[in-house]
Amino acid sequence: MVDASVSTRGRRPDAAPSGDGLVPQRDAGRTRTEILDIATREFADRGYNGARVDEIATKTRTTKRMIYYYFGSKEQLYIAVLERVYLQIRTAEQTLDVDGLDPVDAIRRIAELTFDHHQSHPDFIRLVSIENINRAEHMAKSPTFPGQNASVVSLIEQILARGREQGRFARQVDALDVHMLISSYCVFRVANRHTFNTIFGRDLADPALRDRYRAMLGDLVVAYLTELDDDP
Amino acid sequence: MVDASVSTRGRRPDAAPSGDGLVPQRDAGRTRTEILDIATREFADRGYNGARVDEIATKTRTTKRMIYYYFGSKEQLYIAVLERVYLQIRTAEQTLDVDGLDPVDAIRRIAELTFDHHQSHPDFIRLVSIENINRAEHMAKSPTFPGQNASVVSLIEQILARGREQGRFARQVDALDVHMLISSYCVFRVANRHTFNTIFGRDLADPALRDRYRAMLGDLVVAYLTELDDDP
DNA sequence: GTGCCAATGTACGATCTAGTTAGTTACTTA
DNA sequence: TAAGTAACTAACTAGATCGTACATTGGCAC
Repeated sequence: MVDASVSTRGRRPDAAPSGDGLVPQRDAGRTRTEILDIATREFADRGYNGARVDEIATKTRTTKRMIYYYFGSKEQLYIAVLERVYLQIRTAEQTLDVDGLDPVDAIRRIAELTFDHHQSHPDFIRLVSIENINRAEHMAKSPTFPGQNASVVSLIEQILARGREQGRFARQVDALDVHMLISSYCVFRVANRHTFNTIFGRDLADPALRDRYRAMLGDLVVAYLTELDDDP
Repeated sequence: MVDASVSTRGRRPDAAPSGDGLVPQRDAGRTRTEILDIATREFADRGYNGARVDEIATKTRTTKRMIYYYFGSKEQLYIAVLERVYLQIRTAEQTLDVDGLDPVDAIRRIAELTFDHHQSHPDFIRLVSIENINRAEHMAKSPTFPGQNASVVSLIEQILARGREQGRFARQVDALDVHMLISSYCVFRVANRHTFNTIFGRDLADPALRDRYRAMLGDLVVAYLTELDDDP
């Protein structure tokens, strides 16, 4: 099996192609990326078992042979797809800057980032669902995943601490639970859109309802964090 | 080499003792139910595409031919499985009796019923995820589903109305949104258990954490419904 | 320009899988 | 008790699907 990230031997460094200015006919990086793009769509669309290697190959400008040349197997291709979509949300989360914000606004900001990301990346949500159906067994074969997303959680942790100090957050809660709460709301809207719509006749992911559900999430999280326990 | 004159076709391999009058050798209802039971497990376990008709047949006391005899196709078997698991939760929801309860307790009760049902029926949750991966296209072929679950929603609606009358619920919310909120929380814990555990090292569906997450859900819903909007 | 090899293409095969064909028998009922 | 039929079984098929053996070529190093 070939790892394209170290297979650039003999390739021109990224500079202009050999004088004639044409796009080179052979380009490992480009071919590999194109396979990944198509595979992401196909796996997200049809699931791991439903996706067809032949179909992915056909939709690429290259052939099935190249999939096995670069990725080795259907499963390893799928794992590469998973790694890439998770990298995307991790990257998005790292753009967050809530240092100057009030704790209430900061937690709203985080919730809204998750909301917006999931709404605009249904493929990611589908791949996560697919991976859960497979009990995360493919994910387990990659060293990339364990503990990788800790950054958002520690950000939430900081905000909760600030909120408590300032007397804004009355309730004692765990940061990972807050993340779970936000995720569950944002994931459900996209992941369970189809059965929900069939049964209740409401399309949760309808863009027309977006602002309403976005506001509801913020209200929900803030209400939970600020309200005092009402035990008599 | 097979001698056609002594063909074994159609003969039961382990010719069971007949005529003992206790358990009939042939029983359409029992066979059908057994196929459905095994199929539910297999589809929930491996997904629609991942499940194998041959495997389902092998795990049954009967043969693959019977699956086609009773259900016609893999897809129709799957639809029958779906119909049955949805019937179960509908039935559970109908046992709810919250007439005598305070609105706050009543809404907690509904949330906890959903929580408990989903925790104890992971196959149902998996089948729902699988169906969403398939964009609810199989569900759409059954007349059973559209609008069927309206009963919980109208129950929530009644409770919300009572709560507003009594001044307990400050916020103006839609009953279906409350149902969505409860479902998203309860579904996520079970459906996304594996990826969440892989990435964050916490098993949301761990029985040891059950009471904590059950209480959190109630607190969450109540906080959201009772808290006033905090716009200045 | 020539040698080399990464990158690519073609064609095929072993296996799996949904569904079918053909045949058998337990049970009911008249 | 005879006959009809619902319930049942074994063996097969057509087509799909992952993966591979083998052939080929573009472009860089020298």
